[in-house]
Amino acid sequence: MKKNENREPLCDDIAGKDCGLKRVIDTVGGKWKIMILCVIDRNEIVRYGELRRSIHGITNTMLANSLKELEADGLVERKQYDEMPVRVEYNLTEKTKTLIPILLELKKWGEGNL
Amino acid sequence: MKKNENREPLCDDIAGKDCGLKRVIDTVGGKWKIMILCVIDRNEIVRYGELRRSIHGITNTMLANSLKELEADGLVERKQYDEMPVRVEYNLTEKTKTLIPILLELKKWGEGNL
DNA sequence: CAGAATCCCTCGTGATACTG
DNA sequence: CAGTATCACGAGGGATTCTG
Repeated sequence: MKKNENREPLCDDIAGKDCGLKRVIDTVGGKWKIMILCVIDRNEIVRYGELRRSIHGITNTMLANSLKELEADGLVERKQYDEMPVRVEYNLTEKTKTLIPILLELKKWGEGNL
Repeated sequence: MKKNENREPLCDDIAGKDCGLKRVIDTVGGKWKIMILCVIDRNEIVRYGELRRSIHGITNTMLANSLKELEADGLVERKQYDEMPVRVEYNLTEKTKTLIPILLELKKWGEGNL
């Protein structure tokens, strides 16, 4: 069993939760979050109803839950305008914009290798 | 609603299955696969029993299932030596080695932003 | 040693209806 | 318009036992 000690390890803690990689997979994993990020990324600012119509098959339950988690994790921002009727807009945070290029690499890799 | 048309889109198909990004998330997602890849990456060649002992909490069911899926997706290779007792070794495939640097970027991003 | 088989259960996901 | 509230289901995950 040869060791790879001169390389940076993929995961320091085999247990899981403290691994940055696992944290990313957990926060953007699930059935809809990537798609939600996709739609917001393309339009910069998107309203709730637009998201629901853009993502085929998603329900209110899942869209609302996913958005709340993405907001709690600091990946999207929610802005509410108390007009009548109410208007709510979502956009990516700055840190999410630095994540996008990495996701694009992953996407290319997936297209070439899966 | 402003368009981001001069940027490469994160996901071309909102529906999901054909998006390279979603394919990657699906194949390395789940509870254990990242950890399995981590252990193989660090040791280059790992036996089944070593994997089970290295990954705290994993059961035979999950380890065997995950390895089978990773092998079916072409991410790990299985080599069986018909000695007595049987010896089985796992290693990363070449294409997985090109995935590792991207995962390392993701890991760094997660450490800095989650 | 390296799994397979079986049974079991949690929880992510979903359908439907309702509200400020 | 932008969500909540319930209830329900099925798949992913897990404990235990068994085998070539």
